[in-house]
Amino acid sequence: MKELNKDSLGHAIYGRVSQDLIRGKLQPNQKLTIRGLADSLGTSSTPVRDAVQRLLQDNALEQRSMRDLRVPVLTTAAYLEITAIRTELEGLAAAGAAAVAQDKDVAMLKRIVLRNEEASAAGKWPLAIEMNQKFHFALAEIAGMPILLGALSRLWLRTGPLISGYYAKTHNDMVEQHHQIITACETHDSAAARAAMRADIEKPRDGITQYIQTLEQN
Amino acid sequence: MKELNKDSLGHAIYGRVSQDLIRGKLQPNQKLTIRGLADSLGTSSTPVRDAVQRLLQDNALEQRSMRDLRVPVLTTAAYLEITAIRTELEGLAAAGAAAVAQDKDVAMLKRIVLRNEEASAAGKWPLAIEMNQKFHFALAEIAGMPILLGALSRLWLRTGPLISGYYAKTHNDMVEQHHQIITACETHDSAAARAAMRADIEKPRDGITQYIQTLEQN
DNA sequence: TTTTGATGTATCATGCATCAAAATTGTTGA
DNA sequence: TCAACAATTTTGATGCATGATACATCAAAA
Repeated sequence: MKELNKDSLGHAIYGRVSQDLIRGKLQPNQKLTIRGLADSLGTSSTPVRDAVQRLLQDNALEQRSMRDLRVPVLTTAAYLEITAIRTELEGLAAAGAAAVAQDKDVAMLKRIVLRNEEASAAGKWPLAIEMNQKFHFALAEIAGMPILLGALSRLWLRTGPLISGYYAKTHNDMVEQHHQIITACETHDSAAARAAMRADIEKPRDGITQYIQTLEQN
Repeated sequence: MKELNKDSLGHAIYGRVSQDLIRGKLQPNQKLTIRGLADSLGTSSTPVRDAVQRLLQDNALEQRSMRDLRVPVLTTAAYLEITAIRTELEGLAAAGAAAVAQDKDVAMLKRIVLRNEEASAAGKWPLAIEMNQKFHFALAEIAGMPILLGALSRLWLRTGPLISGYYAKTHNDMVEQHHQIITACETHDSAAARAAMRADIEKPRDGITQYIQTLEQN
């Protein structure tokens, strides 16, 4: 494992585990132990406890029983609920971004989409997924809604392990609606941005629910 | 202080501090220390650390610098953003609840509103506020959206200290739109439920923003 | 099938080193 | 002499490590 340089050990460990969750290094249903993490990171259990408490708080980890800490498996119902919530939240963010977007904001969005397309073309799916997330988060930033951004982060963290597995299997397009959203930002058309965002979120829905079904088979 | 009986000490302390935040026992900008909490609760610092990590994670507390832990003050911008988010989220919950509400669900809602009105009539504002929150959360439960309920809890926790102060000063009606929402649940009219919820959230908005202004004066 | 024991892990208490801010002291200029 | 400011000490709280205790879990024995 690499070094942990950050504000505090606890925060560093939180960031590390979060990334592992999104990158797919930690699989759903995988069991973790505080001592195990502490040993593998070369620290004691205390800062790991801090990080785990935070991760438990946003349901990025779950403790099924007292000494059973693991990566939660997202049920179909949970995924659909998150999708419904994201539709509202990210629709609001997209509408807000379209209302206030400056030229530099649009330029940033275009840059992110470009890097997404490049990563997809090169088959670098983890990077493509990261750019996809960056695009969605950027809209909340442009809209000037940090609290919304925080809520979104937590939702994406919960779907992270699932999504990474899905796009690793089926290499789907992620940027189709992104161009529409950018156009809506340029023309300050909030309604169009909201509609495009809704479409973007709902597009992979059926595919992912089917993917969840296949996971539940084994 | 009372006893702490729960799953674990950390959870108990989290619940305790959350309640103090919502009940207004902890004022905005009030400084806290881990050791102080531990002493006043009769525990050591470790479980308090756990609770504080969780509270920091959902921004119910903030650490302005390394050794400066305090109750955050909600700016006008933050309050307005939370209101906008709640409009979307609770609108979704109300619509979902209206779609699937059974007789027993409607009965529960009516019971909550009744207790709210009784508390208001008796001048028991903390209880009235609690019933108001209970009503909003109940809709998410009826809609079968636990994840949305979790997101909502965090948002309410952030506005808690402010709201308790506001309603302690200006004793306003809280149930006006609640009756409309209940009617919408009875007739399974999702659109009406959503609209009534939106009105319910936006009604006190201007009063609260003014209240924030007065707080910033001193 | 029930009981018992071993093993591993979590929760919590405690102690120490560190570090930041407050308090105190010392210094300088008018 | 006094006020203002800089340097230094003191206070106090955190981050982290470590150790004690208790509790699940699982397997072996009764």
